[in-house]
Amino acid sequence: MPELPEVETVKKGLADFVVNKTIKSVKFSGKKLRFPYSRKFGKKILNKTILNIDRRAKYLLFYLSENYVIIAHLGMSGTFKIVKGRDIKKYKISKHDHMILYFDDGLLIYNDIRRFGYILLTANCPDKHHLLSPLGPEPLGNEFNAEALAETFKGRKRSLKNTLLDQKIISGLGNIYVCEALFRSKILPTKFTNELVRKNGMAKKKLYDLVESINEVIREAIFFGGSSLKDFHHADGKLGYFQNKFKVYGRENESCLQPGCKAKIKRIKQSNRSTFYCPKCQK
DNA sequence: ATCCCCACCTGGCCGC
DNA sequence: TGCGGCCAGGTGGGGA
Repeated sequence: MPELPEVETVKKGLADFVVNKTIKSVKFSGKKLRFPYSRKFGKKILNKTILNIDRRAKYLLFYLSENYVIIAHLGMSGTFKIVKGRDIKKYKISKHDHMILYFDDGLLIYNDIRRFGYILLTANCPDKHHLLSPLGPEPLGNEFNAEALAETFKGRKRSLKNTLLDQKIISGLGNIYVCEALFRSKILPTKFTNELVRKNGMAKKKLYDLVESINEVIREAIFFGGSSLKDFHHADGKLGYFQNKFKVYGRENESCLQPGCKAKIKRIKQSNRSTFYCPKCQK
């Protein structure tokens, strides 16, 4: 589910409350997430203090005292929730609450209906963890730019849609924001990567447009608190707003929102996942 | 090396 | 109301 803007939103929602809190107790549902918890997970984090929360791509990183780091991925349906004040006593654990951290004055709960997410414990530099080390650049970072992408794209014949979903090439994008970015840059999702690169290996203008659109859509989505579909909400239960800004995602057979365009948004399958685009605006 | 496909899950919705 | 089928924001791992 959650793509970079949603994970960023979760991070911001958690930071104020959980940073500097000490974990006094831990409870697990006992159900297996995508990866089972390491043995002694609960014991190891007991009495550790959360020093900071960060995000890398779609991962949340909880930096604890004594160099422990919790790596959390929300998969498709994972959410974090905070319970505090008088709500603590009346909180009823739901069957999809898989991990609960108890602080003196609150709870941090990981809930995940589909259990595609996972929570791991590592030490020191999480960037070196085998799940994080292959990740490509952040879309809002300096290393993500048209010339660097051209280097990766040249000579490779793979659809742009699938390539942009590949976390090794650029990290943090998912199905929604790839569709939206391609619409904004007026590029067909079925176009091949090498079509955006000149013979001399330099980026074509369209590739600059694409980079710009990715940047823009991610910034805007973060600004609006991400997109709330189905089960996604902020740590405080509030909803994001960006779903109201979708131009193509989830709009099959609806009219293109580009002024003057009368085309209907199409849905196709690429690698068995839905792609939405305007057949007239995107070339 | 590169790319595609499956599997992992629950639940909501639609048509019969 | 029930059942089958399809859909969903992701991705590691195995096979082509």
